[in-house]
Parts: sequence; C-alpha cells; structure tokens
Amino acid sequence: MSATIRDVARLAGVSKATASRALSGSGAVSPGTSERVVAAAAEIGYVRSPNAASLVTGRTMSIGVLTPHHDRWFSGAVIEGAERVLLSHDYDMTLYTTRPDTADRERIFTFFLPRSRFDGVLAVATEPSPDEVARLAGLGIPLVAVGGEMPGVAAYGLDDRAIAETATRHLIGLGHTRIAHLGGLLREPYEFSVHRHRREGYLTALAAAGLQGNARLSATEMTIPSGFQAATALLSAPDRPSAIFAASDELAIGAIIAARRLDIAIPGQLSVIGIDGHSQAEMFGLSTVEQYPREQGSDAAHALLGMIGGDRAPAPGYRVARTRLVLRASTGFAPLGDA
Amino acid sequence: MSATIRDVARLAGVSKATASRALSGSGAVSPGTSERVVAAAAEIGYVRSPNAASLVTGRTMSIGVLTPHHDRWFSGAVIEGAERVLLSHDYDMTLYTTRPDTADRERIFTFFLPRSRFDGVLAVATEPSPDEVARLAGLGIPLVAVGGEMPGVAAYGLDDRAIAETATRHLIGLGHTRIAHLGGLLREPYEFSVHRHRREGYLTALAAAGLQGNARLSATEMTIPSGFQAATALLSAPDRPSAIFAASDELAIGAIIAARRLDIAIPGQLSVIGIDGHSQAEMFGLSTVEQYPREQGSDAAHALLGMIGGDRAPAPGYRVARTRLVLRASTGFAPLGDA
DNA sequence: CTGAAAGCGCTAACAT
DNA sequence: ATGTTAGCGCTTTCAG
Repeated sequence: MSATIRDVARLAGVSKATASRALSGSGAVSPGTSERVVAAAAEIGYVRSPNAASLVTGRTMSIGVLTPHHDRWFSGAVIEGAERVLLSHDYDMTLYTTRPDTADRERIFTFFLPRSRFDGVLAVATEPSPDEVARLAGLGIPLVAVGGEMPGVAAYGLDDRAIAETATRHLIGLGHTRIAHLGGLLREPYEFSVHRHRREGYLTALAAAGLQGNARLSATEMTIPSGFQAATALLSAPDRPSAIFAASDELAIGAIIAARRLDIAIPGQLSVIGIDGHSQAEMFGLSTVEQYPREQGSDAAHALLGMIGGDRAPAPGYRVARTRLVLRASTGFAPLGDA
Repeated sequence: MSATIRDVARLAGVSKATASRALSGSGAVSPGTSERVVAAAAEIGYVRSPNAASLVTGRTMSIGVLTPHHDRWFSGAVIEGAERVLLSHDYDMTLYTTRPDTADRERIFTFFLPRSRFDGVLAVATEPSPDEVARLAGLGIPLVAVGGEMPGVAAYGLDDRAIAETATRHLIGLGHTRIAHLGGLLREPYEFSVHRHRREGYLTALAAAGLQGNARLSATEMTIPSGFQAATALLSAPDRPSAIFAASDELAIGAIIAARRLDIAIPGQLSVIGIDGHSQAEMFGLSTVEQYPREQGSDAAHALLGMIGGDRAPAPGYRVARTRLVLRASTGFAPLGDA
C-alpha cells in the first residue's frame, strides 16, 4: 500500500538501518546521507508506521483516554488541552466512554486497554472501582487522572473542599441564611471524591457560621436540565432558599433558568453561585469559582509524557489546580430582607 | 511485559499457529484443543496485540475520527452512537480535533492519518478543503462522513434545504411575515453545505410566500452564547422580527435567552424554531426539527465496518437521515397582530 | 559511519 | 487437525 522504509532506503541508496537512523535522528549518520534519506522520504511521502515500530521499541505513540462523557464542558476542555500537547509530541488519543455500569465500560478495562496499544492512560473525571484501579495498575504503564483524586495515582484537580467553602462563605457574607446546595450524585460505594468534597465544604462553611441547621441538600446529574429540575423542586417549596451554591455551573445555570420560570428575581430574591467558569457563565451573569480544565489537561499530558520518557516518575499524588472567584450579577446584591 | 501468544501456546501445549487459530476462530481446530487454548489464554490474561496482528493482516481494528469540536451536542452524540457499534466489533476510535486553520489540523492530515493506523475514517461535521479530500482519498481506506455532504464520499445527513423550508413554512403558517434567520457561518471558500442549504431553504420558503423582501440574515458560530449575541442584536433593532428560524437549537436557545433578557415574550411577541432536538430543547420549550445524531453515528459506523469487511462498497452518496417536527411553546401562538 | 542479521507478536501459506 | 516456515515494517545489536 503506502511507502515503507525499504522504499526510502532504496531510493536514497542506503540500507534500511541507515534510513531508520537518519529518519529518527538517533544513531550517527553523516550529514549528507541523512539529507538524502530525508529527501527521499519526503519525495515518496513516507510516514513511519508506529504500529510496526512499537513492536520493537515498545512505544506505541498513543494514549488511552477514559471519560464518562466527552461532550460535557469539563471533559471536553480537558481533552482539548491534552490533545494539543500530545499531538505536538507525535502522540494521539484513543477515546473511550466509560459510562458507569455499562457492558462497554467493562470491556474497555478488560479488553481494549490491555491490548498493548498505549504508552499511558489519562482518566478524566472517571470514578474507577477498586477492581478497575487494579486493572489500570496492572497495565504497567503511566496513569494520570484529572478531575479528582485517585488512590495511588498522579492526579490533577481542585481543592474541592476549600473552594466549596469559599463559595458558600461568599453567600453567607451576603447575608444569606437559607442556603441550599445543589450537588452531584454520590455514587455508592465507589465515587470520585469531587462531589462529596464540595458538599463537605458547603457544610463546613455553614457550620462555621452556626447555620448547620439550615443545610439543604439536593443531588442530581451534572447537567443543565437536571439542575433545572432539581432547582425547580427546591424553589417551589414554601420555605424556599434565598441562595443556592451549585457544585457546577451546569447545575447553577439550570437553577437560574428555573428561577426565571418561577418568576424569582436574581439576585433580588435568589443568589446563585457555581463552580467551573463554564462557557455560558458570563452570558447568564453567573458568579462562579473558575477553573481552567484546558490547563489541567495539558499539565496532565505533560506529566504523562514525562513519565513515559522515563523522567523520575513524579511521586503519585494530588496536584491542586488554580481557581479564581469571579463575581457577577447572580450574587450582585444582598437578599431582600428575609422574604 | 504482558502475555504473548507464545505463552498461551506453551501453556496449552500447542504451536503458536494453532493457538492463533483457536483464539481467532478462523482455521479448523479440534474442539478439545480449542477449549484448552481458550482456557490457557484466560488463565494468563492474554489479550491479542492488534498492533502486531495488523502488520500481517492489514487490519488495525481502529477508526480515525475527525471533528472540529467533539464537545458540541451534535458531534458528541454522533461519536457516542458510532462508539457503541465500533466497540462491539472490537474497534476503537482515535479522535482528532480538526479545528479549521490550525497547525494541528494540517498535521492530522499529513502525519497522523497516513501513519497506517486506521482501517477507516469517520468525518463528523468536518469541512475538508479539496486538498484535504484528496489526502483522505489517498489513504486508500474507507471514509464516511456525517453531518453534511462530501464530494464523492458516503455521507449521512439531513435534507437540509427541505427541513429549513418546513421550519420556515411553519412560522409563515403562524401568520408571521417578519421572519429572521439565525444561521451558521459560511466559511469561504470551502464549506460544508449544511449552513448554506438551511439558508437556502429559508429563502425558498419566504419566496414561496411572497416574503422574499423581508429576508433577514444573521450568521454566527453554532453555540448558545453566539446565538445569544446575534439574537440580541437582531431583537434590539427597532423593526425587530416577530419570528426567528435558527439553523440549530444552540442558536435558538441563545435567542430565547436573549428575548427573555429583553423582555420580549415568547411566543407572544416572538416565535422561535430551531433544528436538532438538543438535550435542552424541551427545557426551553423550543419547537424544533428533531434529528437523531446517535443513530447517524451508528449508521455511519455500520457502513464503515461494512466497507472494511469488503462488502460491495455502498456507492458513495448521500443518505438522508430521518427528522421530525416537534412543536412546543416557542411557537405556541400566533403573533400579537403586527406589533 | 554504515550494512547485515535478528527479532518484536502475530498470522498465512504450506506441509504433513 | 496441527506444526513449520516465512514475513508484515520497523529498530537494534553486532560487525566492519
């Protein structure tokens, strides 16, 4: 089919070995020879087959990427950030959707990942069971997680407890006392720590202000429509909250839409704050704790590449990514009295 | 590192060839032997290396997927639909983000795709230049497009002109005369036909009703915030339209949010209709022409697999995917007189 | 600095 | 039905 290194060698009048050396820039090749080889390769449009090369080098030049949903704002941005870095190092990404409790997910861990196709694995917002963690480890290749802790694994994510506290405290500082928390689902028995930590931060802040008795928790899928539904329920109750701390901007945006539908003025009658810095946050005037998933993705990719390259493996651990509190109209004013 | 077919053969007491045959189910192997081989493989957790196999079979068991943005509703759904089918056939997907006019995009076509890693390519909502089309063809592997036509290529998509006409006609039937079109960007000189066709359908419907003089066109990125901005401009003008036909639900949703912000009642003072059946369409009460990208993705994957399998290559051509007009609150009422 | 030879893991003739 | 041999495209000893 396409040109092989044999063709290049023949055209350049050298042996396969020399052609290989010239093309990879590794061994010692005389400048003239090297030039001829490179020219020959360009002429016939030769591109090295990494599959064949991997057989002898052990390097596949590919990364396996795991995510429960690649079309969500967070995962999409992480993947995008990782892709830029990887492509520039001649790596590409094979994507697997690890939706919980599916047959496909099972096969991804037992069949696709062990096919020896990858030099590393990037887990994005994935909540692996202990069994899955063991399988991942059994692969014997570097693993980096983004979007939450993973036991014994290098991970990039937020200090979720702290930022949840910050966000909740901001609401408290505005004078709110009836603050509800719109959180993510806590999948038992194995779950990514993110949702739990954000809820804990919320509770801590409440307790610090002597408001623990007012805690009001709602948990749902991390999507705008789910947030809309959950918030509608929350806001339809007679003793509705005057503020909502949402665990993600998607949930917060759903809450804003719900409030409008119910004719509840923001921020007059309801303050809302989220976490993320979603692409729609500004449009909705949403106050939020911004994070930068594209950056997290590229950091993770660099880490992975480093580990593959044999750099002293960065001690597995949790790297806290930067965030920034951004205040907008959704928390623009103190609530109107106690109504 | 991991177990090879040699290990399996040794453990089962057969030759590599027999082990290979037993595992692949191709050649003739006695039931007893086959069983022993399979058991041995299971015992040591053997998984065939497709990279090594591809060297001799020519099959890589992988598909290259091209999309300008994998995190948008449409692409996300297409990819999801394709993934399910592919995984069930032992295929996985390597994803490349082909954002127009980037260096990465160039390298994807010139370096990554020709690495002989794929048995086929799936192009999702991709607008390839003639040069890129040529490179794709030069790969010598099956190619299927989803989300628009591609010259000389098997493609799955909508009858964009027809559904745009349908949507516009629905607005006209409601009594509207000042109908604006919120469309996608027309990238010159090469573009996917989608946006142009939808605009043409809109113009055709207008003309059929003698309304061609009232055409009002606005083109922008296919995102909610872009739709919000464009609609805000459209609706702030003194002679604002009484109806909007948006080329996508994302744009339509942006328009709905803009209208609320401007205190323009829907559907009292403004009717809105979109195209897609976006996951947020119902929440926003958006009338739309639903399409089913997950289905399109799985159809495309089946087609690809068929072409790879050597089925009589389905004549390259355009396959029209099903749609359904879904009416909701956003076009619930006729406009209030002519105001 | 360069070439010849071996071999990565696997399958496809070709024998038997 | 099974084993032997060759070889896919590539890199890496090992000689020279």
